[in-house]
Amino acid sequence: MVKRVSFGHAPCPVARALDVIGDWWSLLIIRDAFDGVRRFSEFEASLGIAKGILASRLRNLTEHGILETAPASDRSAYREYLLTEKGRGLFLVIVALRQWGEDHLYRPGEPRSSLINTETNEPISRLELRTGDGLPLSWAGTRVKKVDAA
Amino acid sequence: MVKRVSFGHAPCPVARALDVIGDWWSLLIIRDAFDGVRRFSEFEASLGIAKGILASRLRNLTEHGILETAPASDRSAYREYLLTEKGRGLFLVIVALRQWGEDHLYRPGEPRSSLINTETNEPISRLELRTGDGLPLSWAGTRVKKVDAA
DNA sequence: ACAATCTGGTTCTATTTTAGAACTAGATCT
DNA sequence: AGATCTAGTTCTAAAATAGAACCAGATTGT
Repeated sequence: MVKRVSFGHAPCPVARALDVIGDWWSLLIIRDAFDGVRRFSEFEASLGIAKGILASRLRNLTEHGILETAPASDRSAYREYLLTEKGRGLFLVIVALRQWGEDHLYRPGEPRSSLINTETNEPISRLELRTGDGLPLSWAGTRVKKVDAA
Repeated sequence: MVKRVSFGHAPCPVARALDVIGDWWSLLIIRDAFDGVRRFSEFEASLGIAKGILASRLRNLTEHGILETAPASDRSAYREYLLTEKGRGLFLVIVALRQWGEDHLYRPGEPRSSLINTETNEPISRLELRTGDGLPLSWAGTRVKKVDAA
């Protein structure tokens, strides 16, 4: 056995996505980044992650163009990690995970964080998949078409 | 160091979700299940996963109520693994990952599978987050409210 | 200006997880 | 009945993770 199995060239976009961000920590780092966390030590404190793991994950996410480094906004000599456009594209992945977690992973009354519309201060509405006509579409109304050229 | 860090009691639903399905294989198993894969040997062949890992993942997903076993539909003595309602709730997580992968992980013209509306045979439309008024809502219009009771 | 502390790492070791091969009991096919 | 298939378990080697220790450069306090 060589290294971990790679899905980097799979024809399935889900597999490719998981090849990049499918480990235990990456999506939590990205969640924190959406939440305004920028500096190495902030990620470390927020996540309780070992420094070595954090360094390797930040490196990987940066290499994949999900994070980029920039001079720190407080004009110190340090750098900070920011989401790129590609990284911000993961917002709905985080939202979908959040809504599923809220639905299935809490006992009634257990405290939890929630995602709020800044304008209204109301919890955001549910993600939904819709047809071209705006009708709700569940997994049962879909299928995977094996492979085709883009 | 003891075991892998656990987020099973985190106040953040994203962390709890990743504690259950945040490894390299679980979401691929679930993707296959959405795609109609049911039997141990089918998952094994489809994923190229080691038997031991597959067995432990199926056990974990079953313990968490995402999969359940049922007598095989072909009336053999074997069992099959089916998504529960909780498991089907992960559909939008898969869709979000798929759309992000399609957007950012392929070079032009590279072959890929795609998700089709069974009725129309057209690719499904994009997931979007909307306000109560039906207006598009991006991550910039949201914030995480720390903790509250449900 | 100098010492103390903070930041963002790297390195080291122990433990855990993963990959893959070999093996197995029971079910099914011929 | 014998061969093969199914759904695993067990074994070993390699890789990843956790945590502690260490370190150079930046910053802060005096």
